Amino acid sequence: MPLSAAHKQQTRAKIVEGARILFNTKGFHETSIEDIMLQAGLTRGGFYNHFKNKDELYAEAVACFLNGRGQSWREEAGVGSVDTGPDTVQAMIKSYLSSEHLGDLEGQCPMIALPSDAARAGPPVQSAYEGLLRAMIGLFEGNTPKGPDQRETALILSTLCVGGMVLARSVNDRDLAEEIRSAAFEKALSSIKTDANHSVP
Amino acid sequence: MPLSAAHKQQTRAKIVEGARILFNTKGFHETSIEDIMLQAGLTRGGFYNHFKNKDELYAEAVACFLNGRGQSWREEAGVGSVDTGPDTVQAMIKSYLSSEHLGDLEGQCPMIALPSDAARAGPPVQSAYEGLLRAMIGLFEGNTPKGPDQRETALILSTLCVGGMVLARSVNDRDLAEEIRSAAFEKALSSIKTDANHSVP
DNA sequence: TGTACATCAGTGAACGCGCGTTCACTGATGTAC
DNA sequence: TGTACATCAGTGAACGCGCGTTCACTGATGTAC
Repeated sequence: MPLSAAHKQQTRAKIVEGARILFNTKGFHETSIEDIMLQAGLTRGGFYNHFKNKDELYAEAVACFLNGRGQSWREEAGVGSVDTGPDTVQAMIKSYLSSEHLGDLEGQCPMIALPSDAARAGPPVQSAYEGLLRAMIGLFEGNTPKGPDQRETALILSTLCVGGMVLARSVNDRDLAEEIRSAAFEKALSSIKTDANHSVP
Repeated sequence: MPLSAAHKQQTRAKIVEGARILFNTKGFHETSIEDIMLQAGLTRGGFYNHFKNKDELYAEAVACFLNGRGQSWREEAGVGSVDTGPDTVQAMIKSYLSSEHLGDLEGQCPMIALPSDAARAGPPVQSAYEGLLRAMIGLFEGNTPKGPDQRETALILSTLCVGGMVLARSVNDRDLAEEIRSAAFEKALSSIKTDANHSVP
């Protein structure tokens, strides 16, 4: 055998991670395969030893985020453990709708960075993207006090988190962006409180 | 003189209107200048008699929406008249977060169609986009009952409207999309009621 | 232990295509006389 | 009213560039004997 399989997997992971950052900062169309490979310390041609095409890589990059930060969200949220609840939801909101996240182009959630690309992308990208959103909704839903509004609240929190950040990102004016983020943040927090009261009347 | 100035303006308007629809349905990068000119019944080369480049056209297309449907929003909202108020806000929400708007790729608001393109576009596009958002926020703010939360409510309503639609659009699953739209819709409606109660205690 | 060999990740030149943009030209329009 | 002319919206061929993708090749690696 030539090089170890672990080595190949490691290279692949390096490409995916670099690509995720480039897609996040520069956008999908503005990032070329050469950019991605140079970022990983390789040359253009080797790309196709690892991926079928650019779309497949993008899908993988989204999945990479889900298994990276997404995973740490799940751990923070204590999925699987018993003491989950509104506190973890509050922590997620505080993290997602933070000023830091708004300024963190590299590390941000791909749902914020590339919503319109995802909306028009091919099936693999679509399903990766949808998986990420479902994970978020599931996390919110699983940690919201039981009640009839549980699902709706999870959907609203997701909308405020992702939608608020997308909107804030789309304007040039820093003050307006911050105003939007802050408003979404406050509303999200008050939504879990309101709905908690609702479910324990 | 050759052809009338009015004729040129008419052609220009036809290009902009067609481009707006193409950008909305296919996306910015996926729409070529040839596509746009053919749509207007012209040929590629003539484009530069009307626009400096593709970016300028995109900015114009956003502005075109603002002066088209955006204008009719303002009229519906009765800007300038005295009897404005929560009813018109409610009407705007009902229209923006409707199933029809979710399905209307051609006629939809550009903020839904191309948020990530706008976030990375040049200054003319940015400012056109920002103008549209400010118009929406202004309309909500101007028709919300006076109170300390007036501005915040307008920002939240904008986030729910645009963010909810962006999120719904980004998933393939129709049911989930509809669920998101519907949740945002209900939340937006309840937000104006809640805040109205707040301001008239 | 040492040597010949097979594998395949990575290289970098080349291909082909599409697209934004340019440009010399055309021909319909409206004006000047 | 009629004719010569100037203008310029629109044409379509051509250019140039970047990018996704292909491909023949290389050379480091690990195995076989």
